[in-house]
Amino acid sequence: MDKWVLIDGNSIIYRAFFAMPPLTNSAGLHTNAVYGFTTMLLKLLEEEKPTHMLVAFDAGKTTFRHEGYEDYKGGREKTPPELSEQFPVLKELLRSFGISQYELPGYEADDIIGTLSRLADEQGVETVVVSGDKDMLQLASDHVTIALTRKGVSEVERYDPAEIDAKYGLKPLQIIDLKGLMGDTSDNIPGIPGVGEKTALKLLHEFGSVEGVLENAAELKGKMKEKVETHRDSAVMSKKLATIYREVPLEKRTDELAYGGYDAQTLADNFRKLEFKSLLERLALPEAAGADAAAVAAAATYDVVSAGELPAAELTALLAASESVYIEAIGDNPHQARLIGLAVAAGDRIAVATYDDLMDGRTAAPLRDWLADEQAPKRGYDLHKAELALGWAGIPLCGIRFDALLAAYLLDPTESSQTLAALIQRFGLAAIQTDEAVYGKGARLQVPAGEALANHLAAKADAVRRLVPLLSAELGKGNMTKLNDELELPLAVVLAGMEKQGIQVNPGVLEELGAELERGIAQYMSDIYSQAGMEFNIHSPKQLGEVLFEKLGLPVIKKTKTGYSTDAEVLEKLEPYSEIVKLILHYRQLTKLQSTYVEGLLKEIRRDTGKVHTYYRQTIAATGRLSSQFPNLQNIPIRLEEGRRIRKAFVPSEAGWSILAADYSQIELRVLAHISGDARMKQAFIEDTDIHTKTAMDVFGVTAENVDANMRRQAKAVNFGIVYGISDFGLSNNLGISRKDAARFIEQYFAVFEGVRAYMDNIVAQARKDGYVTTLLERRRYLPEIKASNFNLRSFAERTAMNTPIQGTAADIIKLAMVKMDAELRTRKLRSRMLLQVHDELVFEVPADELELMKTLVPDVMERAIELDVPLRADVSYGDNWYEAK
DNA sequence: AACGTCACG
DNA sequence: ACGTACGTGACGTTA
Repeated sequence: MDKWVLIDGNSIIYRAFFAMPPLTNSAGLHTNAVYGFTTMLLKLLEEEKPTHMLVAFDAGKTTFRHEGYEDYKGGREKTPPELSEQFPVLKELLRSFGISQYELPGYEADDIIGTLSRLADEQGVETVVVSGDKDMLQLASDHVTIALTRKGVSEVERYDPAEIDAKYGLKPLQIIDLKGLMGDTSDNIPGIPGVGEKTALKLLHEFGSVEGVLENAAELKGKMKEKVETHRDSAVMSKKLATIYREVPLEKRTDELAYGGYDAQTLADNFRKLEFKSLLERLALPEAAGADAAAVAAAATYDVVSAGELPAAELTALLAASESVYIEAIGDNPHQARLIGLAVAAGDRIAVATYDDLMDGRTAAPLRDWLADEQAPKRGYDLHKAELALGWAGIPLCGIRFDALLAAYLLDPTESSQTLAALIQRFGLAAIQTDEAVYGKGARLQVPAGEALANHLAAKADAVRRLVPLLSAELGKGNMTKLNDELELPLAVVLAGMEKQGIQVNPGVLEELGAELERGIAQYMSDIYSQAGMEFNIHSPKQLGEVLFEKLGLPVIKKTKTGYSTDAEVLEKLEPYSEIVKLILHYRQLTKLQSTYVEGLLKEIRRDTGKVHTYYRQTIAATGRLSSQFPNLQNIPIRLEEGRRIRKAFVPSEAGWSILAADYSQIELRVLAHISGDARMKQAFIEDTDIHTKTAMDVFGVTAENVDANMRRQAKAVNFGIVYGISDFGLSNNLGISRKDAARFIEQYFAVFEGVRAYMDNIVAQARKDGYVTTLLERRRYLPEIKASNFNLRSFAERTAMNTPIQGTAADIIKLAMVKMDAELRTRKLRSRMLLQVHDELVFEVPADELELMKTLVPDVMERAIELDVPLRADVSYGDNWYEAK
């Protein structure tokens, strides 16, 4: 049985372009649309297993459609150059896939596909037409199904005549009439102005076709009648334009469409050129042209020596002359990572030490002495993780002077892959093998012995050595040397100290809470089942959706890409309809606490010490914030009392000590006042007034006494919106008001806070000009999408341009405070310990005799971390546990 | 592995 | 007309 797949090339490449984030290979060639197209192709090949395949393209600028209507597809934005350059790339890639392609001057891709699908119908060949264009639905028949892209490109929705009927109540050919009536702005097809999809469908259900509507125009009433009569010609012409021409004189025989599979070598070459690594892997194609270990080693210009085989004096000399070090620890959680060994590069020699070399024998002492020597500089990669992995093996690491991972993060904090192999590629250096290639992954993780391991570690140390000067130079160009040397690098050491210290968690408190939750959960579960009249998995959004929206018939508020949405926002709207909704909300609340915070946290407690040791990641957040993992201690509940009780489990690790917490008050808005220079906002903070109340006063034009709770709440939401990069849509959603009202609010706000408005305008303009935004300490974030022609991408980038300097500067400030606080604790020889950071809050454990001092020292250091045009304020509290420190 | 959901600032 | 508030991580389900 033959199976044809016909692809509307232009439509799909456009979709792919706008759906995918920007992507370039190291030569600067844009590849995102080709990438998206390719993922879709692979999925089609896999799912459809076509015997024949064709990608049709539009040829040239004008088609027969322009003869009757010059403005056809007029007013379209020009194809962005980032996309145009991908057409030839795609065509070449299709050739290496062995997929036929076709274009014919004067015709569009739809006409070619229309003609082929007619042939398919005549011959009874099962066919799938793939496009992003709804017009294609007119081609659906018993043999031809239409696959329309949904979000993105690889997701498609299939339509046969029955589904079109179900969705629109139309026969496939009536899609043309639909277009004739409603038009299509993207193709500049006018239709009947004022008639949208709803009206058009209503008319068609009644009269069947454009002609039917026109004939019966007399039956229509009022405005509608007028509209139809004045635009008769437009409707007829629009219908004609929307009609796919199915008699194209094809110069291609259908047997030329036969698909016989791709040639792995050619395809692999092409993928490599485009740097589609994940696709190489997906098709199990060789990653580098002949990139076996031998080829990689051949590029090496160094000698690998085993530390154990080196005479003691030589080893010491090599360490003293070290230019770079690579310390290997396998595992995501550095507190549990398996220490593998290290490699030190000096001149053209690289010494490799295994785990055993580090742990005992002749080499252990000199290696450990060197690692612990503050005066012996270490330039490495991810030394924060290394410090922890070594630390748990009882080996201190000191003298950290440069970290390639940190530097790479500062240079581009949004880059998803900061692995050494990726970095090397970005800087055009000779490739090294990926960790996955050497160690495998998942269940097949296997660390090779002997030479293979030594070579890999050596290659990494060599990679670091070559990267250090390049990264340093780039940091210099970006004015980030100081940020790197004086903030991020010292902070990495401070963080490692906090993480090693850990925080005591009382399992008894959690277990008791867990037992209580268990009872509540069981009760809610049985109540939910009886309300539903059946048992089902409440955790499954799919099953829950079926129960709520099909069995119980509640109204559908929102859909996700896979089905009904059942999130809290939706459920709150459904509360009036059924009692089950509230039960589900409570059930969700309790199970969240139970699984994530009671059970999850209990699992992370070290049996021997009773502590949890989070891992702060310094190179993840695009704004410069930290993130926290294993466990995440930056999202412990606080907003609701039930969850807040979790904090009672976080206690001091020594008897008689206290937990002390200090948090910045309104740090982001203070930062905004500073960087925008808005006089009114600065004044508010200088006078230390309640900023939300002050905002309400100014926006609503009332005195302090006349600001009611609701006004303050709205002002607060506006302030949040300002920090996030405001939009009327976002604010209206948040406040549950109309978009118009939200827009009015924003306008009123900007009328008062003129400096803030100027800042928002300027920062977006600056991002457009420079391609990036910066924080007060010169942290940088690139925003390539600020120039996107796609509205969504561009708007997102604009909001990010507004938000990142604010959130990022706040992150800079608390990081500064942490480094300074750590220094204070040391120089004053205090026993108090800094344990946690939660974005605007620092948590300490403090012995009784230091409590009085710390109560003033911590906020002092935080408030003086940096001098702004407005004062910073930090509030302190303390107690027997984190809950009490409020 | 991706998705939906929900915890935090 | 388009459809999102900014930044994260963990869990359970489903494919």
